[in-house]
Amino acid sequence: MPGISGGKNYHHGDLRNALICAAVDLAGEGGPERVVLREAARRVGVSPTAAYRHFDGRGELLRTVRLHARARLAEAMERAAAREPGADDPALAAERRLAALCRGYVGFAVEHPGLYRAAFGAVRPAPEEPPAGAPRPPEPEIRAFTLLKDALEALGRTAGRRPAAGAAAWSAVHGLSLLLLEGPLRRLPAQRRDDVVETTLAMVVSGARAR
Amino acid sequence: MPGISGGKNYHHGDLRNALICAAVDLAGEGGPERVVLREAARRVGVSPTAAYRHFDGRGELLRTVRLHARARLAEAMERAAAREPGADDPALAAERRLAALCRGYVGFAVEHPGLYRAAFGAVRPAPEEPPAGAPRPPEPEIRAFTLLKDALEALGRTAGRRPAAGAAAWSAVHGLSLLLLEGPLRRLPAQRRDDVVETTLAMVVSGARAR
DNA sequence: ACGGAATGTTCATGCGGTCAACATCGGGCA
DNA sequence: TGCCCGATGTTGACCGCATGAACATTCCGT
Repeated sequence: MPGISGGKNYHHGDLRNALICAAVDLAGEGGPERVVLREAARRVGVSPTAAYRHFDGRGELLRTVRLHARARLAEAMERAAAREPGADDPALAAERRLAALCRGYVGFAVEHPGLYRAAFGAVRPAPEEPPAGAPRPPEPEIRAFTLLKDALEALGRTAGRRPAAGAAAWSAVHGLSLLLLEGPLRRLPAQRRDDVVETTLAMVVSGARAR
Repeated sequence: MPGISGGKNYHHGDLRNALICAAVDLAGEGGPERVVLREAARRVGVSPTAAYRHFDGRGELLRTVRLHARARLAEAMERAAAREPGADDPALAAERRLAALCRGYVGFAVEHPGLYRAAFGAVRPAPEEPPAGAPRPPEPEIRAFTLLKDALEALGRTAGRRPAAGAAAWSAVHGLSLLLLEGPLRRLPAQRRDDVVETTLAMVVSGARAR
């Protein structure tokens, strides 16, 4: 329901959406730490505290941005997979799809560093554990993960399988993305970067094949 | 040279070290964002601005902490590897060492989340690229990475090899660590967590074997 | 038409980073 | 020996940010 984009009636009308858009822009520009309530309000032309009528505070705004970012990531992955040509051999097709998804994942991260970081970076300080007993709101599905997992399962149908394989694959692409983005693999020339990406993909695929 | 620990003569004497210790403590407690200049100064019993006599500002303090954290991580990895029993078969020994290093890596991350995050998390905003042409100070070696790379090379001597294999392995453990720490794999019960870790390790090793 | 809920605004607090001006203190040099 | 400077701290001040409280406005349903 919270239409992410549509916002026309700015300045007065659907501030919530306007703020979200501004915040997403900010995240795109400088990652989660750049998502500053006051700045978002400023961009929308409204007083800082107005945001509190729509969000609990910066934290919730950030969480909303994160949802968007995750959705965009998943879209990028699916687009990448869709572009991939099929194959007669289902096993091969599965491998290709997995690889394509991973490339889409890393590609998105590299192209939209800020959004990617916003998608998964921790939003400190938020480890406030409710007294234990309070039913935690179920973490919403993370499509990027689901996509990977499903691709692996498809692969597993023809090869070995392993329950945590999805997490392993995810770890690889996630880690790779972060190392490339803000980690020590930052300033890697594009050429070598692709090399690293492909090697990592090979690792993921081989890990999926190996039972 | 900046002796990290030794500091006795607080309050006056080697403020720099005292501040570093306090900052490292802070990072350990709440990660990089918890490293707050004023708080470090407070803990050392000195005025906030005193820190500026020893650091350029919060950024440099944080960078210093990061170095420490990385060193500690490397130590943890080596300890883990040292505990690993050898093997007659050099290939097997190499595999075991690699796995042990990885376990040490993830173990450190899980045991010291704050420090781990401080070790690798981005220190925004810092993408100030010097006009292009200015010789960038060579990134100091990152031992954790070197350890992994060397272990893989040792493995490669008996199996296939691949240049970017180190980065791939690193990606896996790094990503895994972050997913476990602050990512969606946070609240995973310890049991399943180990499962994920082992599966990821299997992926890394199989990736190293696969030529 | 009216009253209250929704939505903004203004003010005020407190925290953190950082700068400039001032205070100290310990040496080293004249 | 004694004075002056530089290293090291301290005070005070400024600015941005997150948030909360109290006040103003709008707009809608009864």
